[in-house]
Order: sequence, then C-alpha cells, then structure tokens
Amino acid sequence: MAITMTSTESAGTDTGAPGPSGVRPTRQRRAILGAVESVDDFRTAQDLHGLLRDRGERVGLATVYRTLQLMADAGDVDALRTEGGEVAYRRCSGSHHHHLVCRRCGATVEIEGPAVERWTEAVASEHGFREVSHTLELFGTCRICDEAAG
Amino acid sequence: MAITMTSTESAGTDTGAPGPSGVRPTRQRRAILGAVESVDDFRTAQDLHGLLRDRGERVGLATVYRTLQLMADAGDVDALRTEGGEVAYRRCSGSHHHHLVCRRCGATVEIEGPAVERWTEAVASEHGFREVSHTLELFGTCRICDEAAG
DNA sequence: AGCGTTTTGACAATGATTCTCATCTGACCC
DNA sequence: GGGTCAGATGAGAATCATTGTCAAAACGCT
Ligand SMILES: [Zn+2]
Ligand SMILES: [Zn+2]
Ligand SMILES: [Zn+2]
Ligand SMILES: [Zn+2]
Repeated sequence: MAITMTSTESAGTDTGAPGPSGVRPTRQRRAILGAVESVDDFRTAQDLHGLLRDRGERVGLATVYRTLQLMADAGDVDALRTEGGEVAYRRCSGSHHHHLVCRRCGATVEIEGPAVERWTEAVASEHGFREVSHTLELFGTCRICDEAAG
Repeated sequence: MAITMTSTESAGTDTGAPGPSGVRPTRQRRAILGAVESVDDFRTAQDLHGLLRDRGERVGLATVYRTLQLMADAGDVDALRTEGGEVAYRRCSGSHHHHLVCRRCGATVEIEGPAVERWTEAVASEHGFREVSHTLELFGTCRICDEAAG
C-alpha cells in the first residue's frame, strides 16, 4: 500500500480479522519514501540510510531495511540485485519492466520487452515449470561514467 | 583453463613475468570439479563442500569457494545468483545461454534466446551504455517438486 | 633431494541483512 | 488530554555467505 496518505482502509467486511489492520504512515516511512523519490537511480538500503543521515532525518538502519522491503512487496518501489549482490531500490513506473543500470553510478533506464515476456512464459510452461518469475537486467557503464573515467 | 589436464602452458615469450605461470590440477580441484559434474543442478559452494565432505573427500571450504570462482572465470562452470542471493554453480554447455531453474531443487534447463541477445545489445547501445552484461534467469518450480509438495 | 611458486586450510574478519526486545507512536475512544 | 494498544522504531546482537590471512603443505622441475 502506498504509504503516502490514506490510513483508514474503509470498513468493509474483513473476513475474520477484526483489528484495524493499519499500516501507519510514520515520519520515518515518509522520509524513506522521500529519499527514494529524490534520486532517479537504484540505491541500496545503506545508501539511502546515509542519505537520510546527511539530510538530518534520523532513521534507524533496520527501519530503512524493513520499510524498503515493505514498499517493494507492495509494489511501490522496484528492487533488484546488483552485480555485487546487494539489493538496490528505485521508484519506478507501475507497469512491468526491466532495467538498464550503470554499474558505476546506478543511473537507470527502464526498458520493456513484450517479446521477451512472452518468450519466458512460453519457455517455462514448455518445460512444465510453474509459478515462474524472471529476472532480466542489463548492467553497463553509462555515457557519463564512460567519459568521466574512461 | 580447464583444470582437468594440461599443465604446461607451452613456453611463449611472457612479457616480463619469468615464472612457469602454472595452474595446478590438484587433488582438491579435481574433487571439486568432480562434485560439480556429479550433479546436474545448480549448487552453492556450501552445498558442494558438504557433498565432498559426505563423500569423504576432505577439502577446505575456502578452497571450494576459490576454485569455483576460478572455474567460473575460466568458463568451466556457470554461476548464477539465486533468488535468495547466494551464488550457485553448474557445469553447463559451452555456448552462451540462460537458465530455467527450480527454486526448490535446483533442477535446471538451459535455454537459448538469440532474439533476446540481439535485443539486449540493441537496447544498451541505443542508450549509450558500454560494456554491457545481462542477467536473464527464470525461476519456478519444476513438475516433480510441484507434485511432491503441491 | 632442493627450490621457488602455487595451493591449501583453519580461523579470523567482513559486510549486508535480519533478529530481539524494550521503548515509543499513532489512531481512536472516553 | 489522558488511557489503551497494536503497530513501529532502533540500538545492538546475531546470522551467514563470502573473503582475507598466513604459515604449512604440495607441485613441478632440475
Ligand atoms: Zn523498475
Ligand atoms: Zn554511470
Ligand atoms: Zn548454464
Ligand atoms: Zn524442483
């Protein structure tokens, strides 16, 4: 759920669970979302934590990890694993897509490939695999980084 | 280079470096290669280390990590990062390909997609990125695992 | 056997991520 | 304008894959 505003999830007949089922838009969560939105590149939890620290917004590291994971699960941000193995996050468009990421600065281009999507589907079912997910990411060095330190 | 046999790298005029420049086919390396070849699935360094231990072949964990990395660099084995973030290795065919991997048992199907390869090339250069590598892996549950624990 | 290089392995160290749990907050009610 | 409590926070410990250290062992060669 977007953390940005809406708190009360309107009544509705929750099947069983009686509680308020709240996900609270706290200061920390707003700050983290703000941090993610303030950059256009993929950044790790640690990066963002540092960024917040610099800004003077005090947020615990564990909270940054937790919140980013929450936001990723909710689809509010995209997560990917860098070549180095760390997880990085970025605010992306809503639709399904992949990324072309600069391995130096994190600069990112969203890319779409309907043909690839279809292909993965086909290949997977062709081999009897179910619940298939796919990762498809391109890593390179962007023009700027190339020129800067060629 | 394949660790299997060839040791002497024929003379040649090594620019400066005088040494024999040997990569030795040791007992440990043979054992590790053997372990990788004995399974058709992707396995982590830890997995393989355990497998060797069970077999009675005593090899240090650090050596397993080092050797697997060597073999991956040499192209003797493929390495991929699982959804959980660990690195897994597998003996694969020589040509460039991707994988359809069971996230339960590691069962693997090699897949090829020339169209995808071309597409990634095109997209990358289109955006001015250089030295582009790509990751493309499909994770799912294979038929066997599906039936076993549906 | 002797020698210089490469490997090994027990163990420490790293580093990202997760867990623990006492304390704090936000939302709601009186 | 305090009471209540599930949800949230954070300092620090814990996990865990992976890497570094470095003295001892193994190789390949003469
Ligand atoms: Zn994205
Ligand atoms: Zn860049
Ligand atoms: Zn492969
Ligand atoms: Zn399976």
